[in-house]
Amino acid sequence: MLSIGEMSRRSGVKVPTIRYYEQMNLIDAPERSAGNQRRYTHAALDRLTFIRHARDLGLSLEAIRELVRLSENPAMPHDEAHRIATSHLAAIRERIARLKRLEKELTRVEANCHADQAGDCNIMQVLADHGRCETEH
Amino acid sequence: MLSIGEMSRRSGVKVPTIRYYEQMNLIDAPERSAGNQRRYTHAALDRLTFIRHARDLGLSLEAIRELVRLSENPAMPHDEAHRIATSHLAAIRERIARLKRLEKELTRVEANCHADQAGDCNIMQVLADHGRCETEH
DNA sequence: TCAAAAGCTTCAGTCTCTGGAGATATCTTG
DNA sequence: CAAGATATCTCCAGAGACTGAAGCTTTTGA
Ligand SMILES: [Zn+2]
Ligand SMILES: [Zn+2]
Ligand SMILES: [Zn+2]
Ligand SMILES: [Zn+2]
Repeated sequence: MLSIGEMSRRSGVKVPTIRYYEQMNLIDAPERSAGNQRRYTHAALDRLTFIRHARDLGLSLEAIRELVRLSENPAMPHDEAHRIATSHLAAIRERIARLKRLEKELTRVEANCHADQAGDCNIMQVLADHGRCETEH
Repeated sequence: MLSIGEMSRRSGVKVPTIRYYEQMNLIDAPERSAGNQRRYTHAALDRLTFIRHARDLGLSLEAIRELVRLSENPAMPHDEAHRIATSHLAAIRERIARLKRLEKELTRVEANCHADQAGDCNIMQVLADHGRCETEH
């Protein structure tokens, strides 16, 4: 059996976060020692590692909750896993697109400033008036 | 003088958010009507519009707070505005880079699945084991 | 055996809002 | 001018995903 500190070291998830996941019902409440400390199985470590990796890939806890449920029923069709992955991918692509627009706009704005004072600074003027932007964002 | 609803309609910032900005000292507490309702000047509307646009460009309220301070002292050098813009740009570029790595990994993982059941689904297997990933992320 | 390390619970804070409850104010229409 | 509709007021809680501290108890290992 593993203590919560062991779990943390092996999974890379911080101790308070593990307790938080338990509270959010992402992981099962484990057994306790005689002195009320958490004692985990290796299966619980695998679960936590799975969650950690999914978080690293940017999935929400809500999405992970569904994936965890799926991973417990390996006989189920994997459609739902793909649905989750696809919609996450779409969200990522949207965020990339938005950030690229912002990057472009900000780069242009900054390059176009030849002022001495804040009052004439192109950045300040663009911020005050979206009409000076070249793109929507 | 403008009511808070007018301010909201004209700036696109929701009413509770305007009150929140006041609480966070991003905008000054306005005058009040006889019945204790907020009454704003057109200068306050300009300020709010500035904040809104900066938010749309992804700046944090902390960064905006500094920009607002700058915009009140138009005689100051604009170095600080550029420092803020540059560091924001760097953050945007980092986020783009990270999201692109995620996109690549997820696209590859999903395309490589030819399973029938969740137990064999490539997505689930990759999530369980980062060793199956091709990139760090 | 006894101190250090690790664990426990509970609460508060992060950031940027957003929404609701219940009371009051203002505006519109008859 | 009165009634009814709309807007606003304050205060509080919740979202997501944690993170940290306070103050106490348990476990570990020299
Ligand atoms: Zn400038
Ligand atoms: Zn703009
Ligand atoms: Zn699959
Ligand atoms: Zn990975």
